[in-house]
Amino acid sequence: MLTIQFIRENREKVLELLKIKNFQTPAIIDNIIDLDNDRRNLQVKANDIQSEINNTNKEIGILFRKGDTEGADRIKEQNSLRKERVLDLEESLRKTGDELRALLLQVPNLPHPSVPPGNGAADNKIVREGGSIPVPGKGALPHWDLAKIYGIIDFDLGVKLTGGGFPVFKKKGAALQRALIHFFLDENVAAGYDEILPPLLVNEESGFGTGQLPDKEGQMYYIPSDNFYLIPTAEVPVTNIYRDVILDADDLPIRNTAYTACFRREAGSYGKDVRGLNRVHQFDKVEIVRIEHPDVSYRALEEMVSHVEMLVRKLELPYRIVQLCGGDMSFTSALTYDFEVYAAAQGRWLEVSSVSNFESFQANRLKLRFREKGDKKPRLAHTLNGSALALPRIVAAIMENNQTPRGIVVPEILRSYTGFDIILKD
RNA sequence: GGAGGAAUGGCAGAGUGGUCGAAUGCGGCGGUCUUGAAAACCGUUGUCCGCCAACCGGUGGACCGGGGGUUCGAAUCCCUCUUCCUCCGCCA
Repeated sequence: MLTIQFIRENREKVLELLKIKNFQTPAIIDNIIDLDNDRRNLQVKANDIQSEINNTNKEIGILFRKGDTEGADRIKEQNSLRKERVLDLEESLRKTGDELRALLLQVPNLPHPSVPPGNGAADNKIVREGGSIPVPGKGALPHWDLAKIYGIIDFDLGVKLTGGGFPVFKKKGAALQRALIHFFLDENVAAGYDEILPPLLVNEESGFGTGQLPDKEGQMYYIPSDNFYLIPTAEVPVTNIYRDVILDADDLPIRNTAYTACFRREAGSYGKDVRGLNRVHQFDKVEIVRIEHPDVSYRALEEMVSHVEMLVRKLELPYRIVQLCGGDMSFTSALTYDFEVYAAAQGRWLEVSSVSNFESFQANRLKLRFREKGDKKPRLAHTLNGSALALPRIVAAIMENNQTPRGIVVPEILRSYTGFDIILKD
């Protein structure tokens, strides 16, 4: 959420930048400014009258002690009239505030000046590529076929147990998952991230704090009996650790990493995008989250990108880094880099990480602030996060790219974790 | 799941209807003293939304777990939710 103060003081700039994000209803901005003016006027009036009430209430106490009940009653009468007016004003104030807030929630984050305009994936900018795209051997199979042949992932069994999109990993498939999680966590911790193992269910406030609620409500699994949501990413619980917190500037940066299962309803997805591991309802992911001083948050973003790049390289996967255009970026992000790896048998790029700077957009919702030494006022911190990494598509790419007539070769770096260097047919 | 108790400022802990945003202690910050530090002493010490001045600052309102109510007036009384503690039951 943008702060009302910023919108008020930067109307032109806000309107300009929102164009890049393809924001469809710019009139909202002027509505917001108007409502804010109304709100402030109402507050001044209500506060003035309340002030009169507070002062005269003190007099009542004094009069009572003196025994002047008549004088006290006179003031009481006046105050009940004042009270009525205050209640009226407060009612309008509340209404105006609610409207204002509702509109404010509809305004996406402003893009960083470097964000290219555009409508979709086609307008994204390829920043860097690495590794060489493998030429699939004759008879190379997509990972869903390999999964069956090697008996390491059972999609049908998942359907039996739960439903589509809940794969069951078996034997060396399960071991590979475990190895990847362990490997990513080790690498992240070595890079200075503190490991967190958070709850997988969160309450409404948390969903709101990171921006999943209210707009992306339908994308999360919901448990009505307790009013909990299953997390779509570790970002939600980990970032919410810092909700309603005022940090010292010395505490920054804060770097956390967390492995969690992630749950996404993925309503509306279909077709080749959802085959096999390409898109599932439950998956494993290791996330990195940072809280940064606003002056250095973009340097932190670059660090995160380099870190994720290192992970992909260590896994020897062909990759490319893409800067998202305004139209493809998420509601909350100011700048996003996607990582894609190439899956040889499918012949397509699969997104495996998304690294974003949210600047103060999330922090404003979260009330996540920090105080500079000697400063009185706390300031909003910047939040960033990224996947390091999401497992399913990494697994898909490893399987497809590393298939040989003998079996699926485990990337060198993972072998100390798996304890085997090739997955053979049973 | 059942029965009781509790929730106050960074922490501890007073405050049971009216000058209470809240005593006191600790911690933090500033100062005196000191070559420096400690001790001692003095001062200061939250958050949010406004208004005026817009450099310092001044000023109004709100906030004592959340929400609602009683009252001219609530940290204080009532209702409700949440959380924590104790006891019982169940259990990985």
